[in-house]
Amino acid sequence: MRDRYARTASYSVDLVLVTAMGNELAVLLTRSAGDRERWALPWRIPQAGETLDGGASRGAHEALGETPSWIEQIGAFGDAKRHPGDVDISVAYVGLVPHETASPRAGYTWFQITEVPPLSPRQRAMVEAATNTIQARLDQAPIAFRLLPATFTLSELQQMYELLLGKRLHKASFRRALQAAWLVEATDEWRSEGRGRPAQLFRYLPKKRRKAQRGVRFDLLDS
Amino acid sequence: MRDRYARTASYSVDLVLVTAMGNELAVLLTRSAGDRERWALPWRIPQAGETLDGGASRGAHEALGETPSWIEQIGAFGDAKRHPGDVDISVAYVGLVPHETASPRAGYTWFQITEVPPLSPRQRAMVEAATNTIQARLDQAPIAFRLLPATFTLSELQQMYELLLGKRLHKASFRRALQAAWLVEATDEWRSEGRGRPAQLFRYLPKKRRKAQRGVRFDLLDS
DNA sequence: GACTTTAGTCACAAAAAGTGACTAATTCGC
DNA sequence: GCGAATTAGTCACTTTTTGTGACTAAAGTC
Repeated sequence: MRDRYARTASYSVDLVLVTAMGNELAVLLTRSAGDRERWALPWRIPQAGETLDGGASRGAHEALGETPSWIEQIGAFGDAKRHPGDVDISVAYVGLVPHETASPRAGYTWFQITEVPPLSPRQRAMVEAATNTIQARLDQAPIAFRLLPATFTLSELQQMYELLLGKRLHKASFRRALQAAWLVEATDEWRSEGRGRPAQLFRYLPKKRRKAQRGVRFDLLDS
Repeated sequence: MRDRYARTASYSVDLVLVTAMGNELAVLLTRSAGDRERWALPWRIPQAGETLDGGASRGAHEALGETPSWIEQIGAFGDAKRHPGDVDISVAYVGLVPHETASPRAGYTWFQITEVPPLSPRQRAMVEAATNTIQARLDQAPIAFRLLPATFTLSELQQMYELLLGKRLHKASFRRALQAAWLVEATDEWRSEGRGRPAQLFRYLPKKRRKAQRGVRFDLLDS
């Protein structure tokens, strides 16, 4: 099994492509190459001379038909024994796309993150690491904005943060923090969503601002 | 060059072992295997059946004679072309040891982080990623505590945070935050350090506490 | 036109962080 | 022995940030 192919490389690049579908995150899966009954994360063996990041972008493009609006390496995984490609280690990337504009290629399907079918242990660890990375980077990278279309209402943005954080936020607090961060710019468009007052549309457009000058934080997670 | 050895694996595990020497961080280097004039991070080719984390711990033990008090994977590096071991990709780990008890094996030397000699581009990127990881995890992992001996004074702890953060902290604020975090326990020992009032010794001993219940944070770094 | 629904803002309360000044316990110089 | 210097440890007040309920605005529904 392990030597079925002449192996030019003993590692793969695996992709955790994430979108927000309705009220939950979703992950892109495809049928496993070895066992068509099983599902797997999209993955590929990088070509000679290809960088890791380049291979990841290319793989994402092959699966999605577009390059994710944000992509980042999660790390290398080698603990679990089985991988669909039978490689020694796998370098995982997480990528984000807005659901509205993403149209996966044939053979690729979005799965709600709570309903992901059984994967190899290694790929299961990647999906979990991806959600951890997303949560951890939520306030350092434009995660939420990359899961939304180019323009959005502040309520949509708040709902996205509530989805990612897994908790409700107070409207006034949310908007005050957003204003202080200079991350969005109002457009002159408004959207009427059925009943209620129409909402103004905003776009992501970070502006320079003085660095937050905080003291120490001891935010160790409860052990 | 590339095929000089029969390659059982095309990846290496590289180690950024960090300690606090005097008023600066230091990194452990050794003479490069290929070119004895150059310095390199400690690295090794994992043995068959070995996990990534296991290989990293083992490599650290070989270089230091002890296992780091904290170790974490930084990521996989493959962009830069040259690596001392001539492997395709390298998985980097950062490990911390208190300087007081660390005694590197023969052939390994601590270099102040500002005076690191020229490394391969890939390993240079690892050192930089390691310092970024350290800063980023400073308030989620017991970084500072792992660079100090088992017992320490609060002034020493504050100096360590000042070193890691690169800025001065106010004594009262620091201690208030520390108290709120329930991370240290007082011992009944005191240490007299030349002049001045003796300081009480503390040990790292995190206690359960209610989860910090913050709202949103938009801490995007200045772009 | 009254009622409901969603957007957007305000003002006050509560909590957290910044800061200077104080007391305590030691060594040093004389 | 005693005052000055030095480091530890704490307090109390100010300023900033965050939590929160209630308000006004603009649409649809009946």
